[in-house]
Parts: sequence; structure tokens; C-alpha cells
Amino acid sequence: MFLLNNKNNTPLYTQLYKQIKEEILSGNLKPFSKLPSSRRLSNDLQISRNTVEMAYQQLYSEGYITSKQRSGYFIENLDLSILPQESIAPKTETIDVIKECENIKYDFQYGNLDPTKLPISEWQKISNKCFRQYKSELGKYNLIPGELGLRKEIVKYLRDYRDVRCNVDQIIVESGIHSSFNIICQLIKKDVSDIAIEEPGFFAARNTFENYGLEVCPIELDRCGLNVKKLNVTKARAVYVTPSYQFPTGIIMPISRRLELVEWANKSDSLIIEDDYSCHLRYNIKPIPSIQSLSGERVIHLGSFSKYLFPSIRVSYMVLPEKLVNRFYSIFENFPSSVPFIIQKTLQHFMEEGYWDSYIRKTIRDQKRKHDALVHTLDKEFGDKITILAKNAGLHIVVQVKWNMKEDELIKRAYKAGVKVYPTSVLWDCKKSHEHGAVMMGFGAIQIEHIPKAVKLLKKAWLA
Amino acid sequence: MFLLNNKNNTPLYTQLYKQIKEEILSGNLKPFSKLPSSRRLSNDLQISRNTVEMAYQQLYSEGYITSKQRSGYFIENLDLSILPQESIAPKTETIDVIKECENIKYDFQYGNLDPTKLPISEWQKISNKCFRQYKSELGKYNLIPGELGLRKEIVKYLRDYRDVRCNVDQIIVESGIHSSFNIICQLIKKDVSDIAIEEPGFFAARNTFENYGLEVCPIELDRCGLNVKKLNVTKARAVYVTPSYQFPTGIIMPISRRLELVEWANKSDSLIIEDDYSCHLRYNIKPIPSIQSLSGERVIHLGSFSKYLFPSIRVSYMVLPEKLVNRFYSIFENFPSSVPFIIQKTLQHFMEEGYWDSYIRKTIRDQKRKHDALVHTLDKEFGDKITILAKNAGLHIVVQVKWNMKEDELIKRAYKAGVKVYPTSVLWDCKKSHEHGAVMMGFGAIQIEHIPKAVKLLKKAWLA
DNA sequence: GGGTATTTGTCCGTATGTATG
DNA sequence: TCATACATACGGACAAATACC
Repeated sequence: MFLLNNKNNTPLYTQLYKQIKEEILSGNLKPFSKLPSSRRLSNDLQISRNTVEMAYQQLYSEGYITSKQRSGYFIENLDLSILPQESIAPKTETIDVIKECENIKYDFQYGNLDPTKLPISEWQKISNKCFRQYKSELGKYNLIPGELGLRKEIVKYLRDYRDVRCNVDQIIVESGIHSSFNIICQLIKKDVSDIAIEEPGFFAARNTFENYGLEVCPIELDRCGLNVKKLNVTKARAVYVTPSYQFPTGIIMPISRRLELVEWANKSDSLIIEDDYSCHLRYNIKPIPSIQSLSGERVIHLGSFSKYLFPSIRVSYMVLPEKLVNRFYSIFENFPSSVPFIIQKTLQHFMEEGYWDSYIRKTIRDQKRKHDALVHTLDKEFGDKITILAKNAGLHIVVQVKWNMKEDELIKRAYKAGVKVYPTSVLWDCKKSHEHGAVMMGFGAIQIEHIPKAVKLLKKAWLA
Repeated sequence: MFLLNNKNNTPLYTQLYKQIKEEILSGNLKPFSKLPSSRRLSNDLQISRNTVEMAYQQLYSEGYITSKQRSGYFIENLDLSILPQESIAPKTETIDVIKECENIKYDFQYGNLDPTKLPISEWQKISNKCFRQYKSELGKYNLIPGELGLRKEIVKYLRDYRDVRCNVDQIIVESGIHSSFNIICQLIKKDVSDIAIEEPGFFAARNTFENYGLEVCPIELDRCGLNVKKLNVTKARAVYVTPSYQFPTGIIMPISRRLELVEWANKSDSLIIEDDYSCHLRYNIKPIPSIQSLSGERVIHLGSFSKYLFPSIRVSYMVLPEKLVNRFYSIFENFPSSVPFIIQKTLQHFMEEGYWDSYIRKTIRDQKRKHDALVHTLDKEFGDKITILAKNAGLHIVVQVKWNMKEDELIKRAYKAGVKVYPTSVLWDCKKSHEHGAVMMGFGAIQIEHIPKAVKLLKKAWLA
């Protein structure tokens, strides 16, 4: 982009000529690339076409550019290295970090899903249908809290699967759990100055709360999850929990503890933020009612479609207690929704037509098979040399070794053998509790037939 | 048949333009009928094809004809008979709002775009291609700050069009300007407790700042935008401005004021948040350098694709000063991106393949046409009884009436006549400055052929 | 119904004339 | 007279829409 100054003494065409010359010499305008046409540039800069033409002529006569008849002006292939290197072109490249990835044969990354199992073609088909069907609405700004049709589907889904009772006004659709956190912080700020979280727990939640100026109180876990007794002695008037599958320990909060938590909330007039991110992925164990279903008035219930459906789709939802709905709208009325309209509509039809239902059933079955295979193979290969934590739910397990080897060493050795496993230490606040060696193994993206080989490689790497 | 006179001192293309216009207005050339192609007519009249083209362009820009790519020029469906319609307004003052809405014939809503002009099929085509091409990546969690390929395209675009120099590490892609606000607040909180905003200004920015606990200082505008002298006497260490087209007044901040602002920032070690949301939509006026290009180290530059491309796509970007990049990553590392992967990739290819470039050019031309038609028609109908503010840029104008009638009355009367115009008062903090009657008219979603009729209805409603 | 030739809008550089200091 | 900036008019190159085979 070139900027000209009318009041300047130097003529317009000279200013333009100089600026283009600079761009060529600095390397920003690459050899053989095309300059904008005289018409276009004259229109952009709101000057006459002939003025542009004069600048181009000067560049032409000095050999910086050539003209191709009825085609355009092009930068000459100058040898810039001859010139004194005064101005260095700003870097536009960054290094693509992970080249070594090629050595990795088996990656137990947490969070990803096996792309071959995703309902891509179904999604695409519905997406195309929605483009046609909602053509006339694509020019509109779509507002918070999200499309009514999608919210209706979410209400139905929550009622049928999670025993969560709510109406569409309580549902807010957002682009991921982090967006929901931002909204929650703005909502509760008035009433809450201290918020309790699980320790260890989901670091992003903690960060967001802190960034909003909330005082964070980490509460240690016991066998049943967050310890409510310890919660009682804090000033916290809100708590963030992941009861359906505590991240990262995998603890599933039993009904008794859930009731304790509700009692605490009632007594202290507090709020429970229930992150139900992994509610479905439950293997070999019985369902437990959501906290929201135990106390609708004191719970913000969070959920997401990213864990099972494409993570890349980025749709999450929250269920507000009725008393917060008015406050929500008083703050966010007329704010645009952060979720693209076409994605909301596609998801809505995906659910309406039953794809979502059949897909989660299939996914649970597939993930259970992989979970069972992984746990079983690890048992077989390592026996009682390891303890497997966080099993029977979710998309990862935690392997804790009983010999003396730290996390770093475990990860490094596995890496050299071509297997990628992940640390657990980042999840702790105070780093004491993880000094024994433990690593996290996600199985969402792994293929079941790779599991035995990967575990054998691990055994060789760790016990050699 | 048209007759041109070479010796006449009126240009050939003007003669041709006038004669065709006559034919249209007299009804000899019927709506929807096709004009002769430029080749044919140039051959018949023995003039250059471009001369014909110029005449057609003028007719096009005045709304008499439309062009269908590679198909021909066609007469617009103008309403030649100025029908003295009796307004069917009910005598009763009780208004059933929902029913009345059906009576709205012309809606000058701000923000929306005409869906028929959107590149829906191109977008869809590229989207489908991306689904195939990136199949294996759809199972992954995609992280902040967004896809590298997309960020590279944004860097190029900013360099070529906005004179913004930056590298890919400084670009953060987010799902709309509001998401960017959330990030900014978390970034600057450490250094900034007071933030200045424009008064009147963009209400959502103000709300978000306040929700984060920042002290907001509204600064009145003068003819050149935000008054830097008044800024100097505040404690603010950050300022939020919309210099390319102040919302809602439409003031375009001149270069002198931009430099003043930079000076203020340098002296007081402060930060400028430059919301460049409407940089392209500039009609009949010359470009002005972005503030970021004047002081890269003190400016967070914000932009969005929603103003021109589908609002429903929800992609915005911000350019951080280098000194904030590290802090950003220390806070948000490993956070997922809030923009769906497939949309990022589609946008990336949309830009790489030149669709974005040609689309914004087309959009600017279309919007300019509507802008000029609206301003011209209002001038013709109301003359000096009104003042048109906020013109020559953006997607709305503000009409201020010189007779004694308040905003509410103007809106109500227009509404009854079937025309929806919008208030300006909500944008002011203290409600004193708008007590004269003024309304906002967005033209983004209106169709050009509706403008004359809508303005005539307004005239009848307001001057009756 | 699918490939091909033609038509068409659009974009391109170029040349000359004119107005204003 | 000259430099600067703009207006008018020209014919060719290109790709997409359309008509035709």
C-alpha cells in the first residue's frame, strides 16, 4: 500500500515512484510479480491514472520494471545482493518446529481423535444442504446465545442423556469451553471474588479465572474427587469441578460427594460450575446423575461437542441457572454469537436427523475397545510394575511406574523408541504430588491395531 | 439507434450515456431487457469499445443498469411511476409490533449484507475442497493463534492493503472482535487500569472493558475524532479508537490527529487499540495510513472479515506489538483456537486463490454505488432540510433533520410508512449530544433499486 | 449430455488532448 | 514554456457464461 501526500512539495508521481522503488529494493515486491494496474492503483489512491502511469514510466526507464503489452507491469529480476544491504525485509516466515515428528510411530496425544472414524462425509453433506437452505441468512449478524433450532436440540439431548432439565433460554452456545469461561467470569464477577478449583486440574480454567482477577483456591482431591471439607474453610463462593471424569486423574465423583457439594452450595449460597466435558465416555461403570440435575438453581452446566465430534468444529454450550439468565442478557444483549452460523445450522440438522445420536453410540463403543485393549496390554506387559490411573472413562489414562524414574526420563526414553507420551506435571499447581514417575497416554487418536506394538516398544524403552 | 457527434465538445461517452438514460426513463428500454454488448455497439457506432464501456459504467454506477458477468448489461427494474400511495397506517395508536413488521418494506439495518451478493458458491466449493484435502487433520485440537497458512495470508494482505508491517507471530486469529477484546483485556490488565474510549462509540467495546474491571474514560470527539488534549488529562494508559471510520459518527481521523495520538502514547508509555474494522469501505476519499504503520510498538491493530465477507463466518484477527507477543503466549499457550479449523483453512485458500481480493473490490464498488445512490436521492428529495453525516465510508450514514423532530418520532413515522431506520442515541454515553433528531441508515443489506422508493416514503412520512 | 466455439464483461497498457499553475 | 495532473479515447488479452454441435 502506498500513501501520498497532496500538500507535499514533491509531485505525486515522484512520491509514488520512490515508494515503489523502495518496495522493490527492500525485496517486498518480488521479481516477476505484477504491479497493480494503472486503473486499479489510481482508483485505490484516488489519483489520476496518468499520474500512476508517469511513476510507472520512470520505473520502466530506470529498468526496475518491464511492461507486457495489455497484460501489466512486472518487476524485473534484479540482483539485489549487489546493493548495500541497508534495509532488511521484515521476516514473514517462522520455523515449523517439529521436524522430528517423522520418527514418531505411535503418538498417544491427548485430545485428538482418529480422523478415519469421524463422520466427515455426513457432516459435509449436511453442511452443503444448509448452505443452500439458509442462503438468505448468510449475510446477517447472528446474535448470542446461538440459533434457536440448535438450542432446542441441545435441550432435548441434555434431557435424554444427561438428565439435565432446562429450557432453551438457559442454553448459550459458544465457540469452545474457553469462550464459555469468559462469559462465566463476566457473569459471576458481581457475586464471586474467590473461586475454588481442583488440584490437579484443568490449567486453562485456572488461568482464565486468574486473568479476570478472581482469587483462585486450589483444593486437593481425595479418592472421590474434590474434598468438600476443605472447600468449607475457604472464602470461595464458586467452585469449578469436572465430576464426570476429573481431569487429569480420571476420578469419577460419586453421588455422595455430588450431594455434599450441592449442600455446600446451598448453605453458603454459592455456585457450582460443572464441566461435563466427557460425560459419555464411560466404560464398565454405571451412569451417575449430573450435578445440575441435583440442583438446577446453583449450577452452571458446561458441555462441548468437541470431545466426540470434530474438535475442529468448536461448539460448546452452557446451561445457566434461571436466576442468571436475565443478568446474562443484560450484559450480552446484541452481542454477536462467536459460532459461525453455518456450523450452528449444520450441527442442528446433524442432531435433528439422528446422526449425532448414532455417532456417539458408535464412538463410545470404539473408544471403549481401545481403552480396554490399552489397559489390558499394559497389564500384560508390565504386570504390577505400574499402576494405571484415570481408567474406565475419558480419552486418556495415566500410567504411574513403581520403579525410580521421573516423568522426563520416561517421556524421553519413549520418544527415542518412537512413542510419544505426555507429562502430567503441568497440571499440578504445586509440583510436589507428581514426583513419582507418571505419564499421560491419550488413546483418542490411536488405532487399535497399533496398541500392542506401541506398548511393547514402551516396555523395551523403560525397562532396558 | 444512437447518434453521436464528434465535433460536439461533449465527450462521446457522455453523449452515449445521456441518450441511453433518456431511453430508459422514457420507457422505450424496458426493465430486464438487454443492452447491446459493448462490442456490437462500438462496431455499430464506430467508436472504441471502452468508450461504450465508460457510458455503461456510468449508467451502472447510477443504478440504471446492472451487469451480469459475461452475459450482458440489463436495465434495472426502476419504479418510474411515482405512485401517490395512500399510507395504510392504522388509525389506532396501539401497535402490534410483530404484525407491523410485515409491513416493513425497506429495512435500513446496520451491519447486515445483501445475501445475493455474497460469494457463497465459491466459499462452498473451497470449503468442500478443504474437507477433502485436510481430512486427516479434522480430528485434532487446533491451537491459538490460528493456522499458520491463514496467518501468512493475513500478513500479506495487511502489508499490501493497510501498510501494516508484521510477522506471522504477531497475528492472532479469533472468532470475532469480541473474542479479541477478551484477549486484549487479559493482556493489558497488568499495565493498564484506565482505558479511554470514544464518546459516542462502540458500546460492546465499552461493556467488555468494564466487565474486566477496567476504568473506562469516555473522551468526547471533535471534528477530527478523539480529542487528544482531553486524553492527556486522564489517567488512561490505553485508548480504544476506530480511526478508519469512527463508529457511529463516521469521522475519518486525519493523519495529523493520528500522529498526535502516537505522540501521546510515546510520551505517556501507553497503548493504542486501533479497530480497523471498516478500512476498505471508503468512497471518494484518499487512503490514510493505519496508526499501526506509524508506531508498530504501541499499537494493537484489530481487523475482521465479517464486515465484507459473511458476517456469519466470524473470523477476526489482531496484530500484537512485538513486546506483547511473549506475554500473549505465556498466558494462552496451548489454548485451543476459537475458530473452527475448516473455516480457517477455507478462508486461507479463499485468500490464496485471489477470491478475497476480487471480492472486496467488487463489494467496495457495490457498496459505493448504493452509498452514492442513497446520498444523492436524499439530497434530491430533502435538499438542505437535512444534513447527511458519516458519509463517504462504511455501511451506514446518519441523517440529521433540521426541523424540530426527535429521533423517536422520526423512527415511528418511518416505521408506519414501512421504512425501518435506527436510533443513534444508544451509542452515546451521556444522552445530551443527540437531542436534535438524527437517525442511522445502514445500506449494507438494502437493494439499490429500492433506494428511491424508500426515500420517497421517508419524505412523505417526515414532511407530511 | 458433454465437449467446443463464440459471445461477453472485464481488465490491461497506450496515446493524445486539456487545464492550471 | 514547462511541469503536473486529469480527461478522453483507443485496441488487445483473458476467462467465464452461453450457445451450439
